[in-house]
Amino acid sequence: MVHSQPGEFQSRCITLFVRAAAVFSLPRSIGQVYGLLFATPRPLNLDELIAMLGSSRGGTHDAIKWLMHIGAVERVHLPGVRKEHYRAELNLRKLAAGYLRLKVEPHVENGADHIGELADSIDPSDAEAEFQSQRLDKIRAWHRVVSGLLPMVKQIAEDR
Amino acid sequence: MVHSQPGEFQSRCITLFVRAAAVFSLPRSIGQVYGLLFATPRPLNLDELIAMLGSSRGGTHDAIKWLMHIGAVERVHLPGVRKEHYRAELNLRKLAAGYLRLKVEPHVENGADHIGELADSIDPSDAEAEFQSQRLDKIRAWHRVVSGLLPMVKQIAEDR
DNA sequence: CATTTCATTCAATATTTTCCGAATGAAACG
DNA sequence: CGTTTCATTCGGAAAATATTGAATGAAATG
Repeated sequence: MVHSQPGEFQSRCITLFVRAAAVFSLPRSIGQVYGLLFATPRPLNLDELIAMLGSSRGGTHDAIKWLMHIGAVERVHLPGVRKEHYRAELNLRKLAAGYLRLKVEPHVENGADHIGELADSIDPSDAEAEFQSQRLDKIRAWHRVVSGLLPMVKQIAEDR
Repeated sequence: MVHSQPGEFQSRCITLFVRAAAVFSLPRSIGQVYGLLFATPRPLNLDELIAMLGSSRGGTHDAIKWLMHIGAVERVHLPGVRKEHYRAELNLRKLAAGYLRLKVEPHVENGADHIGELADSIDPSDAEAEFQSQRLDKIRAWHRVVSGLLPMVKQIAEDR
């Protein structure tokens, strides 16, 4: 094992990304894995991550899985080497896009349906029908804003 | 008690905002309270919220407290009435600004300090010093992007 | 100023989420 | 084709969060 304990720089990166993960209410293990991969010049395999982070196989694997799912970590096949290695994706646009695609876009898309159901639930003969229509319009406006915001957030982070 | 069970429209709004809260990893009770206030034409007091939501005093109070703290709910003093009443804030810009101010801005501001510490942790005589400097620059670039993004997100939702 | 009405707090409970590590099974190897 | 090496899964432990409801204390009331 070349490394089995993170250095000063690596430790600080891990702490920094654990904090960043917390901002998005993501588990510590995700911040740890990304932070260590970010702070290490070569790709690491699962056992190296476990050894350097001092955490479990299951949790570390789950973190890698989630990070790959949003596109924040990539598999690296080193020629002639059995173990899978992993490397941090550094393009902020990709990171943001992956996160948004997974965590918020589905809700925004389903939102359209839910707004439709809400519209159907208004009884025109009800005394509050007009109030409810106003609220419905408000939600529709919000939905439009958010829908327009998503691509802009992805755009702004381009090429960094 | 004028109402003691939410109507169809109210129930759907509650469900919708509970889902929206989940997107931000916020507790169900926060979505419930905001949803009900949003869907009701007049301000409600704590006991009405408890009765209509079927949830506890403590949890409902905490939800109101948090929502007021980010500016998503306002206190309403009705003349000649003892109980405090509450009304939903409908301006999306205010909602977004309140949330960001509370949940992300502090981290972005502290981030500057943490980046400084990270910079100090690089040992120039280390073989990896150059790699680490590159990573540090990457973090600095990200920090700038995020810092610039925050005011833009607030701006975009203006006047709705 | 005693009493009632309310908002707020808080310790206990319940629930959800995260983490762990042994077990499973797939893929490479000889 | 048996053996080894690895990634992945999964049930249960542990930790973190959310919820409850009774207790507290502040403010209004008469």
